[in-house]
Amino acid sequence: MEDKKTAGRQKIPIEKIQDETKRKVTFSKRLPSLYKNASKIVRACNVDIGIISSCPSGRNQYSYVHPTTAVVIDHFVNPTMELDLGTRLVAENARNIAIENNIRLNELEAREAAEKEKVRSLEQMNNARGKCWWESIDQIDAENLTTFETTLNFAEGILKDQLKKLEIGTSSSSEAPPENEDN
Amino acid sequence: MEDKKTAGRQKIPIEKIQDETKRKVTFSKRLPSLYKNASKIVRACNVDIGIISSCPSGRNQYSYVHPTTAVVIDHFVNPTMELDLGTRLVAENARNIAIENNIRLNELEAREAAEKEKVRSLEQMNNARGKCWWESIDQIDAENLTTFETTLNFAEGILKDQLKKLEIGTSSSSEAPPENEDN
DNA sequence: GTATCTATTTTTAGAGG
DNA sequence: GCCTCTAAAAATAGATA
Repeated sequence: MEDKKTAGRQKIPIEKIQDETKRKVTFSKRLPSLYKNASKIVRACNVDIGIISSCPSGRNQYSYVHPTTAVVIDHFVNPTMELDLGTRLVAENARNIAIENNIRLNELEAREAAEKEKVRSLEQMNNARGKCWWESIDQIDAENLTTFETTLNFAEGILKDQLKKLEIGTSSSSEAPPENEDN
Repeated sequence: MEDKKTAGRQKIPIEKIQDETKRKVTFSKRLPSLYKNASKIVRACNVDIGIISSCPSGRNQYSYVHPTTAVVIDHFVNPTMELDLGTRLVAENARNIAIENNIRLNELEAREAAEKEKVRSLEQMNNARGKCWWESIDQIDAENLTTFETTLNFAEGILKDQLKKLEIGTSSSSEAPPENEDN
């Protein structure tokens, strides 16, 4: 019936992408995805994970670390060395923050999903009736309307920002190594 | 008509899996998947990536590193320090091996996919005709039969082993840190 | 513990803002 | 460069061997 709007995900061979722009686009799409995946494993399986990556254009480094660099890297470099008390305390604190944040994160995700669904069904209503969105508002009860408007108008941006930061950064992720700020 | 054979992938909340067995099963399913994903980014985007992870049961470490530990970790720990000639040569060598292996890996994957398809269509034939598999052999020409049998009987195991090793280990992945062998 | 299977969820290539 | 959208590709929970 209708034309397909996009071709959907295409299958591409696993090999160096020759076009530099494409390669960078792919990288900046896939690396956050890798971090997100690692973050899920951390949260689900109660393990520590550290990821370090160069970026395709140069010597910058990106990283994702849970709970702290010291625990992941130092312990990898010298696994037999016991971590000192300070390091362990900092790590423990990072873990606790991560657990707290995980609860908040799931709440935020649920809220965002609910908002999306609300918007979606609102739009559907409008499409079905050929009305403008403000004409459909009376179809939502007062409480929901308040939530909807408030969130949509004032909170959505902040919500999203927080979400994104938490999603990856419960632990710690950066675009450059700690000691190095030149770009 | 027919009953569904499995429930398919289920949606599960992102939170610590309380059941220890489940947690370990999930971990051992998801970590290789993370490495595989990293490996794809390395191959497609021409970057270096290192991943270090603890395992849920104890202090063992798992890792995936491309091209070498030195490049990824040392450079992260001390990004301003220039790597010495030896380190750079070893890294360059590892990179070259990774490129060569990528070609082989893609060949192997293609072969494995072809074999799977052959088996699948063979089984389909059998199902359609209600025959045993050996009765269908005459439907394959001699050359293909040889390939099929040879591969199936003698090479498939080796093929798979190589595949698995290459898939992750083009660069280097391990279940324990280099210096530490106690288990 | 590991491997396979399948239905479902999740990711993502490509195109357009 | 970044975000959004869509449909197709890829990953994976649960069950089973």
